[in-house]
Amino acid sequence: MLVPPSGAVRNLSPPAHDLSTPELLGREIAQRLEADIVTLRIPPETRLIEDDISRRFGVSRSPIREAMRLLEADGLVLRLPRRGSMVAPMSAGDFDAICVCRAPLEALASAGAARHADAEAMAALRTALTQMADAEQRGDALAAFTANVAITDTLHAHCGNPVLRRLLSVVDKLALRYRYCAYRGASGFMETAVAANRALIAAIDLRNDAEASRITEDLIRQSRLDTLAMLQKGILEITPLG
Amino acid sequence: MLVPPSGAVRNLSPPAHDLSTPELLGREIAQRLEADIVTLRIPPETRLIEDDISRRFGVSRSPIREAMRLLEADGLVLRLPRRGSMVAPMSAGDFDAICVCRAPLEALASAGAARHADAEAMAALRTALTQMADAEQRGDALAAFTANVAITDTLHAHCGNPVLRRLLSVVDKLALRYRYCAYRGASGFMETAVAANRALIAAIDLRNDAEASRITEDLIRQSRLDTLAMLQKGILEITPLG
DNA sequence: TCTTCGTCGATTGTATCCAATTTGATCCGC
DNA sequence: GCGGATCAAATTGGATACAATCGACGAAGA
Repeated sequence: MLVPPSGAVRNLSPPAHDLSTPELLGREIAQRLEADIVTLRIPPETRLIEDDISRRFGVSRSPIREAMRLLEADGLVLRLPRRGSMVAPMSAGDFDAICVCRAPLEALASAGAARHADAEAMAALRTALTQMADAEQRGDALAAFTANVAITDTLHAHCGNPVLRRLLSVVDKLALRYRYCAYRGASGFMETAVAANRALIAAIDLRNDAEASRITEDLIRQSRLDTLAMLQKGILEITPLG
Repeated sequence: MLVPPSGAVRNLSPPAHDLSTPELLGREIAQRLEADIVTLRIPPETRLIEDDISRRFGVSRSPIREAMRLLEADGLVLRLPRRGSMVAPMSAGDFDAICVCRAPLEALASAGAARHADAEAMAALRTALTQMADAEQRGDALAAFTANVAITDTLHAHCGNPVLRRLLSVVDKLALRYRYCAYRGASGFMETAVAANRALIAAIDLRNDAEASRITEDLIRQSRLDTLAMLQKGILEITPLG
């Protein structure tokens, strides 16, 4: 139980801690851990021992526990009552379940953004789209992924529905690891993603909410199929599950 | 500081604490507070001061903080960085946003339940439906509400999608206060709700997932309109917002 | 009288200490 | 040799103490 596949947690961040503006230690640490989890620097099923992490960040266990609870709320770590925490496993089934939920929610968000996006938001969308296309051209998967995340974040921020934003923040964090895999895994994937995002942003620009909704659902459905295929072909090195 | 509009927090649990099986204090306390928030015994916008609550439950602040974080994750309380927590406000706009998100998710859950529900689940659904109908007959709003919650909880538990369950647990907790209001507010509401739930359960029994999905969406759309009307007519005594 | 600054009380954030529980291993008996 | 009970180490949960921060109140100056 809770097999630490590799002392992975140790590989992140220099032993020191430069929490420059620790607005709140717990949030800060949660964000850092989240980034490491999403990019698989901390692989799924890694045990997270509070005392360990607290030493690594040079703080006490209190903010660590806060961070763990935040990550648990996001679904990125699992916490068993007195047995500790571990990074949530990944599986094809989990990804499928995420996509099923993401499809209608992201569609709602795109439709909302088509109705509510202002000039500033549109500018941000176009900028991110350009960055994504450029990254795709030069085959920079990480940059394309980052730009794509920026697009979806902007959409969520302007969907005009706070509850939807909250739900999307949950399901989207769950999806992030898989999206990261997809971008790293296959280059053909990026091409279609760029095209779909371009069409989506065009629809939003025209205030065509129905079209934006439709494109988004298609996009998620397609990326689901692609990513599942990749997962099954074993292209993505996800640690095998028990 | 701590404006108890009506010593509301004090009305729960005898001053002592009989946490009989405190599997985990934080969860236990979160559940109690959640129940009080949902039933408006702790009204919206009530400030929740950790030290206060800790004294009330006879425990230290540590588990209280855990509880607050859980409630924050559920969206029932708002936590500002160094300024404390308060019960999330209620508003017609918030309710509307909740319904928009609930509709597709509950529809997915009903469809999933139509595919996955076993005999035991069906029995639970029928039992709850009977209780709901009985409660409606004798005008017992609280019992009808409770039975309805049991129905939706059973549906969620058997939707076959863990991610969907997680999302529904979030949005449903947000919706719970408004649903409670709706049942207390108008009796005509209960009648249609019973009929719709009966049709829904029949569809699930027939494994007709499309029909179950459709009924659920209609049900939420209708209850949204009804509840909004009630809210606007001021029937429901929601504390006015700032 | 209005504005601004400083101080104080209230409350949360962080650190540390102790208790409870789980896990794994060792030892004994069969 | 194997299974079950017992004990020790590791780790989390809870309590308490201390520090940091925010908001309000009040005084001083323009």
